[in-house]
Amino acid sequence: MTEKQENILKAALKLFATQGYASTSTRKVAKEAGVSEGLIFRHFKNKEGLLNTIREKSTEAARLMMADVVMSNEPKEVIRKILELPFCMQSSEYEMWRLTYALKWQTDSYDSSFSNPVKLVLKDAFTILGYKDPIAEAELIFMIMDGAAKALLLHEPENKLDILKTLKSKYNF
Amino acid sequence: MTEKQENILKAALKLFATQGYASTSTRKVAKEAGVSEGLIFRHFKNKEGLLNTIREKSTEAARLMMADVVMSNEPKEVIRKILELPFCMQSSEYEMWRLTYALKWQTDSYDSSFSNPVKLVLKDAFTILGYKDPIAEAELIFMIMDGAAKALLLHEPENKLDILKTLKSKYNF
DNA sequence: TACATTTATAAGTGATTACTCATTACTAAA
DNA sequence: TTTAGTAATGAGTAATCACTTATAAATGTA
Repeated sequence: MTEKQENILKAALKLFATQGYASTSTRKVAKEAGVSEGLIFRHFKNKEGLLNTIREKSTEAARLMMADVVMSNEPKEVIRKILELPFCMQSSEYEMWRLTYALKWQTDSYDSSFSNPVKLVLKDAFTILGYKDPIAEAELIFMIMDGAAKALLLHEPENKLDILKTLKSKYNF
Repeated sequence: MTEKQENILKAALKLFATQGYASTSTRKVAKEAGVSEGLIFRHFKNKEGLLNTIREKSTEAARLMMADVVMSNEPKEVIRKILELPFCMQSSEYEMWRLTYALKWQTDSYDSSFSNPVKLVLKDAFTILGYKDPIAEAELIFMIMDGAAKALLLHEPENKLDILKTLKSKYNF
């Protein structure tokens, strides 16, 4: 991965995340990256290839986060970690997450490849803790995670720690 | 509002919601609506005008839903109605909501014009009910609403009523 | 140095874009 | 029926799109 390649990826992530994939031209990406437009196609084949390279990186980052949650032994710890996840997003990762979430509304392919394993672990955790409907509880947690991520990425409330505390109280933390 | 105008709006809503605004050409809209491309510009000035007309309709629909919630007297009823809101979306309205939510990730202008009044009412409700941090509670409810809407619009879980029941139990319903 | 391979550019390509405009079809009042 | 005004069309337009290609610069190897 040369320096120019990384410049292209960085520029593309920035522009895709802020202006949207479809309305970002490869010309804009090249200009932002400070390279010729042709270089994008040499290194990433086409515009979609550029997006896919970014997506693979994002998917790997998400997988790592989820893996840490799944590895917990205590059921309560699983739930706590999941709840904290969106509130722990680093601002340096905001562009990546913003693009990831925005793309979910564009491509209709719902990818459950690494949300399903986490849902299973959550279901087990809620079962052990004696919750009435563990499957619904697991689904609900994911809804809340997505809602929290959206709020934090799009308008960053100033009282995010209070909100996290309030959320945790619903699960008796 | 002539029949052809409504055809254009209907076609545009469908395509914008499923393929995204930027990647839907006015040519496609005209074809889907069964009219000439020029007619779009005669009636709606430009592509953005077409989008704005759709958005005004959506905003009005959202305002009506929110108004009903705000008019409730009982604090518990306010909270119950808000929680039920995303789960009561009619499938005939899915395209409209899908477009509304998708656009939030494209334009960075966060519109709080009709979420703020509802947050105020929610804050009052939680205050009356003796919750510790009513402001955070109000913010949290909005996060959950957004998360639920996203889940229902993008992959429609089959146990949505169970999820609603589980969610309500967090607020002692 | 000489050669081979890779990296990068700049100037293209045809296709598609949002949008315009001259012309025609339609509708309703006089 | 004539006239006027609006609805609708279809063939444009310049600009921009993703992408190609011929050529040059850089790099490593002998």
